Amino acid sequence: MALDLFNEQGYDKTSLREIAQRLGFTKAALYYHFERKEDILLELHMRLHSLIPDVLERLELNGDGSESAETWSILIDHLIDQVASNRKLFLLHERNFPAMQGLARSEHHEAEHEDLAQMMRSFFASPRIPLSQRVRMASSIGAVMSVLMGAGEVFADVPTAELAGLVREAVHDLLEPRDASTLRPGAPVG
Amino acid sequence: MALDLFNEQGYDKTSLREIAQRLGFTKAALYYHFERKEDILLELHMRLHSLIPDVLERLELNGDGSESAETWSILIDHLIDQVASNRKLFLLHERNFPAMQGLARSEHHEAEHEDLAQMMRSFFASPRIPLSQRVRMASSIGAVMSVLMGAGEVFADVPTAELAGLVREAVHDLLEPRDASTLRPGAPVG
DNA sequence: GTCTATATTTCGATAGAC
DNA sequence: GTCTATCGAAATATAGAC
Repeated sequence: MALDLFNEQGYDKTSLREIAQRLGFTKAALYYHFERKEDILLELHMRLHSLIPDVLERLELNGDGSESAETWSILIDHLIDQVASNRKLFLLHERNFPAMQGLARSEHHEAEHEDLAQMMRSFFASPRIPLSQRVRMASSIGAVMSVLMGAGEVFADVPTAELAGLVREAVHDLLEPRDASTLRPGAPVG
Repeated sequence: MALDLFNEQGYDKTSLREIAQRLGFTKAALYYHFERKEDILLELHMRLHSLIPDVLERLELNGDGSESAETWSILIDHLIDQVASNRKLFLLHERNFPAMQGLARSEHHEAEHEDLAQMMRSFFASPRIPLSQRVRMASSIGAVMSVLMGAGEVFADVPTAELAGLVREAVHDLLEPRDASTLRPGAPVG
């Protein structure tokens, strides 16, 4: 599988010959299925892209940001499940950032490549939600990725489900500040 | 600067010709300063490596893990400062994982390349500290990286110092669980 | 669909003059 | 220390038979 090779050696250092060999046939046969090497990466990218629902758009709907905190909580839980069960696909993106970025810039795949990261960026940029809370949201993503991605190496002996549960708890504490009163006046405290 | 090019396009897609051009001379001149292309990457790697003190070894010292929580807190604060003031160097590692990994495997640089990630791995693997707490420690690293790395794009308009402060607060809440009694019996709660 | 060539290009690295 | 010129290797991609 190309996915494994890309994760082990990186996209650039993986030749079509290697991919073909692992698949059981020769390099030339690959060109029957994919027009360019880039297209193999694109196929993998779209596979991940299709996993992420349009929950993000819900975050954009409310102008005051009142509901965003709870919506985000749902979103991050979805993310944890997805990362846990599609670790390799997420790993591909994290370990091959330059290659994925090159995909977006490619003259081919212009329209097809609607980027998730782009939506994230504009969301985090808008001042609808207090900055401190946006930082915590961004932190939660990093926390989930860091733990669940490194799972194969760092927490190799821990079952994925248990790990996912622990990150969920941790992220929950991260998302709800100690003195919640400063952020959501009237909310129950500790 | 090679560092910028590596961060923009990735190590593999950056040719020596490009690097030389940005530096003002030709490709061949580079070979007077570096024997191999790999050595340019190594130089950058060592630059980051020298920033990280041997605080990690302190974490290994106590067998019960009692002090680890506080030591970790210090460690993560150091990390926040370092990432904030050396963003590009950390970015290089995050965005060029396969290339950095190849560095470690290279026949040259065998002894010179003592890896930081290796130490982290063995630390997180040992059951001296409760798993839930180790997950929170790993989460804190991911959180710091996620926010401070993406700073250039996501939180572009926020001063780095302010951003660092906000992550520090967030990570602090992450590191001290809501019901601390389960982890550190006798510790003051709330 | 998969094969055996082969074309084409790019890149890392070297040789040797200045 | 930097140059021009070139080598050799490896990779993407194509042509055409089966």
